[in-house]
Amino acid sequence: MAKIQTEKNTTKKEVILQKAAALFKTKSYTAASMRELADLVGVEAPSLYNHIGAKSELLREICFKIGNEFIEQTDIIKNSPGTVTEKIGAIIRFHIKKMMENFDEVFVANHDWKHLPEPYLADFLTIRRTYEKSLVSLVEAGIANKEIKAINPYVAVLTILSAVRGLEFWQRNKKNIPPQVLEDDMVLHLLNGLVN
Amino acid sequence: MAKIQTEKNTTKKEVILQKAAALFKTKSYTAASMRELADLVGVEAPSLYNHIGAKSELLREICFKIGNEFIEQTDIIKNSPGTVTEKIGAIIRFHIKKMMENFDEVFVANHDWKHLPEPYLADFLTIRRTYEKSLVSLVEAGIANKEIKAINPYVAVLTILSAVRGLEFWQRNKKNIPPQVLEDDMVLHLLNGLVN
DNA sequence: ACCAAAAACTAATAAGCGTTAGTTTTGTAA
DNA sequence: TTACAAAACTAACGCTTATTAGTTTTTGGT
Repeated sequence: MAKIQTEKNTTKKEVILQKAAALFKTKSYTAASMRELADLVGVEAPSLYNHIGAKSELLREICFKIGNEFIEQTDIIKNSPGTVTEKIGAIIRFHIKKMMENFDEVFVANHDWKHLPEPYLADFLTIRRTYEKSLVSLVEAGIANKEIKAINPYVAVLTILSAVRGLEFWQRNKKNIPPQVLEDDMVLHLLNGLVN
Repeated sequence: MAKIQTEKNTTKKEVILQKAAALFKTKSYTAASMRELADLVGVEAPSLYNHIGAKSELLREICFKIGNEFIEQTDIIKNSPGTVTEKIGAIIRFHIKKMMENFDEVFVANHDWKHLPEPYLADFLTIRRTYEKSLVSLVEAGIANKEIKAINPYVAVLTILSAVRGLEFWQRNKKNIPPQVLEDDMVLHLLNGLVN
């Protein structure tokens, strides 16, 4: 049982995946080459194929890992006790934390899913639509509740998801603002609005 | 004076630019080939070079055209009379309208600016930072005013810009919801919040 | 120390890329 | 109709791409 482990109990494939996410983030999937990835890993390009099947496999694993993590955690939050407003706040906070902790992978999943080969592209889009619908139904419950303003629930979900996604552009400024301020202020803005 | 005009007083270069924006939007700049673009234009690939200098020139013209339009219109709004809240609302509405009317170009400018060659990349980032700062100063004025909640102004601007940008994902559903509802609901959400 | 498996290497392939060169066709103005 | 320029064409260049084949080195268990 050859345990091909590198530092810290991570397999070589996990190292490749992590470096790939970082590379795809900075150069984009299509513009990143397997030779560049090999350089980052510290190996010649063909050697990568002892651990992976294809370049697109890297993209696929990144996208579906992140997609599934979002679905799982959101289901947990939806099925916990609390008001709709509290749940939406918790989901926003989870998005923000995930984006901070798994920045490279979330970035790549957001940007490069378009380059997934079929049938994975179709699967990914199905997952995403399911996720959106799940959030829409939560907002609808809040509207029925009178907890939430009677705006179009799709618009509300789109606004929330897009706003948290925008943290992609944040990373570079992250020294200036403590993460907790960022999280609290964005939740306040999205739930209670900008104006006094 | 050979007037190389195609239908509707548009030059061939403008046709190429428009088709390029549509192609870059669907395939992304790096993954789109000049041969594909030529197919869309109805010509062989080398013929494109009678009208343009390079593939990257197409990206450059798309990005800077859109960037400058946003700066100009936002300056007009900032220098018009009205409360800060009204101005922010007007800017949000302008973003939404621009996104609907020039969808392909706005999409490409948002997604593919990263592939601009230097020194244009640096110029583009400067323009964008200037634009963000201009919006931040508007929000700061509103906070000083007591018109606006005392949240971090960078977070507020990021939230707004990201939310309107999210309309990229909207286009496919646009039959379901009238544009005016979308615009009104998003402005309401971003200004007055989701909860009652 | 030995053996087998894992993983590295070098070399090469076919395909696609943006772009250039050189030539022919097209369109316009005198 | 002739002349000239604009814009199309074909052919090809040099380069990069992901990936495969074949071989050598490294590794880990006995």
